[in-house]
Amino acid sequence: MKPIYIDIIGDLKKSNIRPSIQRIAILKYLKINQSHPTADQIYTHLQQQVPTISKSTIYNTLDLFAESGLIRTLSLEGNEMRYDIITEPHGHFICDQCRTIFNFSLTLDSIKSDELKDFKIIDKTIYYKGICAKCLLV
Amino acid sequence: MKPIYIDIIGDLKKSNIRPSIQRIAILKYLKINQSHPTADQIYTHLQQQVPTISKSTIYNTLDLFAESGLIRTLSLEGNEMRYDIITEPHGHFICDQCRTIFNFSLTLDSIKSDELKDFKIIDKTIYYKGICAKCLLV
DNA sequence: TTTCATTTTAGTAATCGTTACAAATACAAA
DNA sequence: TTTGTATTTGTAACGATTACTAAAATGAAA
Ligand SMILES: [Mn+2]
Ligand SMILES: [Mn+2]
Ligand SMILES: [Zn+2]
Ligand SMILES: [Zn+2]
Repeated sequence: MKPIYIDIIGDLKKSNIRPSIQRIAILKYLKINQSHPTADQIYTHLQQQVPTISKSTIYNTLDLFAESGLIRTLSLEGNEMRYDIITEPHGHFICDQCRTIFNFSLTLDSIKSDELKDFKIIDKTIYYKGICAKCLLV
Repeated sequence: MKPIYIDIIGDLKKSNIRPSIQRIAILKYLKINQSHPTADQIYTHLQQQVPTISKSTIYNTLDLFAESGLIRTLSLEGNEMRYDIITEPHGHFICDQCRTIFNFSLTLDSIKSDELKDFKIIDKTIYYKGICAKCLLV
């Protein structure tokens, strides 16, 4: 179990983002619960700590973080956007039963296609769907 | 240029789907314009041929086709779902400028991860974002 | 052909995630 | 303090999709 060292305010300042109560709470939540949450999940959880927080602030802040490269956005299903604190390239596995989103490492270079040789690739998204190990046991 | 042989009614019957005017029109559109259209794009185009067609029918039919495996749904961007007549596994490249969605072939086996060895993988999605060759020239 | 049950379609309202906007609040420099 | 700017909040609006119901089409039986 790798410990997570957290310097929320430092990270925000490094990205030239003023560390407001709300921004600290949202980034902290993302760092501690590395669970690809939706905006609504973040909102619901933070209402206990910051009762006045609004949905607008959640969206504004997540957009700001994404633009600054602090987080990544995931559009894995049709409906809700998900937010990932891990910005290094990695794949995702979504369990059709428990809906959990797992990370998995991958060597992106292995997926090559000479059909795209004249294309400028900026970003790669890889995700699988299926049944996770835990759900397979039931 | 590989010719496209089309037997819309036959394909529908093979999937046990009754070939109504609307269903034929939608499947025909998808087969001829292999362009990953949105539901709205299909709707707009078909209004000329089948003026009474409704959005509900577009959605119902696309859902039916997807469940029957006649088409695949793509959720590449946050907002609109896209529909793909090509059901064989392949990757997608979305140009950030012209928004065109390109297909590219890939050998999915190359993306392996032993972290998922106990997971049942049902479906894989791979897509890239960037700038296409044409837009790079401008 | 008529009848009748079933399937399919159309139209509209409702839902849900997200965005836009304007007013209120917090912050920081002068 | 005063003043300007950044941030937050709350609400309205938006857009894609879904839910629902009535109407129309279909197809089999009588
Ligand atoms: Mn992740
Ligand atoms: Mn495709
Ligand atoms: Zn599971
Ligand atoms: Zn392009």
